[in-house]
Amino acid sequence: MTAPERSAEDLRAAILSGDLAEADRLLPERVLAQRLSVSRSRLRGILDDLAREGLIFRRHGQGTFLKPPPAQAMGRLGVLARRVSPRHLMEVRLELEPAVAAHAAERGGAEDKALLLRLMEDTLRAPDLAGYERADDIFHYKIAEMACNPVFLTLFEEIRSLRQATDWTHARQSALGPDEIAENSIQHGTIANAICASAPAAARQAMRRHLEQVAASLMLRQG
Amino acid sequence: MTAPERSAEDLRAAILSGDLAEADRLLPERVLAQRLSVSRSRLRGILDDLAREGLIFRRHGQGTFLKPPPAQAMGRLGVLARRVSPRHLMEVRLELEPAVAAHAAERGGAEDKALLLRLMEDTLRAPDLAGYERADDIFHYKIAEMACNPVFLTLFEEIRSLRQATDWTHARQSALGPDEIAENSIQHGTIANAICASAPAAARQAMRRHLEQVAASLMLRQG
DNA sequence: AACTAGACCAATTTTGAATTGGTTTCCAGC
DNA sequence: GCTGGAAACCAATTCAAAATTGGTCTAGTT
Repeated sequence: MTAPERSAEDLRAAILSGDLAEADRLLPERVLAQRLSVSRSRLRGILDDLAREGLIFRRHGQGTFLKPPPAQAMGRLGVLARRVSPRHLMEVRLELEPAVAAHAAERGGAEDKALLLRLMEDTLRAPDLAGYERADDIFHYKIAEMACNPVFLTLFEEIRSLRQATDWTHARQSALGPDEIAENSIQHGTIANAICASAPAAARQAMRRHLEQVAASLMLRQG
Repeated sequence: MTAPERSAEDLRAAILSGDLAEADRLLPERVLAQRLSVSRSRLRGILDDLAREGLIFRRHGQGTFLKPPPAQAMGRLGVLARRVSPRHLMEVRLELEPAVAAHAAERGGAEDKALLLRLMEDTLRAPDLAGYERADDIFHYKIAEMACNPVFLTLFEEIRSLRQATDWTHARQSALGPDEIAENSIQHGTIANAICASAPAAARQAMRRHLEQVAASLMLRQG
């Protein structure tokens, strides 16, 4: 495998395989270029394509990621993670994300809507639990992007990072059942359709119901 | 005035006068103690009282303030302030604060409710515009505290700091008219009453209407 | 008992170096 | 002349260590 790979398809596959990443974060561009025996210019061209297709996520001083990147400067939230309960987080999500979905329905562009539908289908095609959770994560993140409001997006990212941080301490007790995944996927479809139909009220309600079910699952699982 | 003041009342007055503060932030306790010729212990005792009464605000590594303190570690939001429009901010407030008011109505304690009513009356008694804006600020902050959810409170503080940061760049065009202040005060009363009556839906609606008027005033003032 | 003085702890900010994506420049080779 | 690679440089972020500041404890003094 020391022989350099050349074709663009090979490069895309190598990047998306995850072998050149550490915890969903790709190696720095300079290292990656050397590792793949390509110039940085060409590598960046391919990364641009992947980012346009929504397959990778880049942020300036932070890196390139296979999932939406973590919130920046977790100064306050880092210490918050200790004293925040899943209940607190769910309360906020239950208010924030339906509002974000409504705004996404109002302002989302045609391109983004097409991409959102594709991402929704990705959650259906997910082969295993890890793949489903990744697709689900990207789906929700895309909705937050479509709201076209940097404040909403920043708040969403902070909540998302905080959730992952607390999930870490609370020992990762997700373990969704297949029936729950099926139900979630149906709701994802309802949400995506409402947004693509530019129906803010419907999108808001669909997202609220979705999160209410997620909350119910969590409560069941931990009293 | 080099003679030391001794009585507790004199000390309280000196602290609240603002002469020993810089931009709503009091001098460090050590300096303040020396300036007032008291021991730090006694000063802290008085500061404790003032904080309990809601007249000053303290935060560990940050300082002691005459108004609610700024959000901590404005990492992302600091750079956001440049590209965020008042419209973006208002959209978020319009979703967040009604939700916060609803939760405050659900969970607020009896003591906090009494204090909230007193703070509402303070907005009525405000002598000038600056005094009114300060009282208004404290009133809204108290509601966010009463929601008893550290995540909601943190988000609220970030939005509040972001608003002040953008107001700074956008050249402070507040200039509320007396009739607007009167209308706002009536709405504050409605909000406070709903919260004190433990009526979440009413509190949510009252806060939404209040913010809708604030938004309308802003739009009028800047197109 | 109340107050003072001082040392020490804990949370936050601040500062500067290091990291990383983004951009420009220059140059070889066709 | 144009394309693509290489290097330098720019800009945004992270990281780590020092400085700042409120919080706590102990001992001593009146």
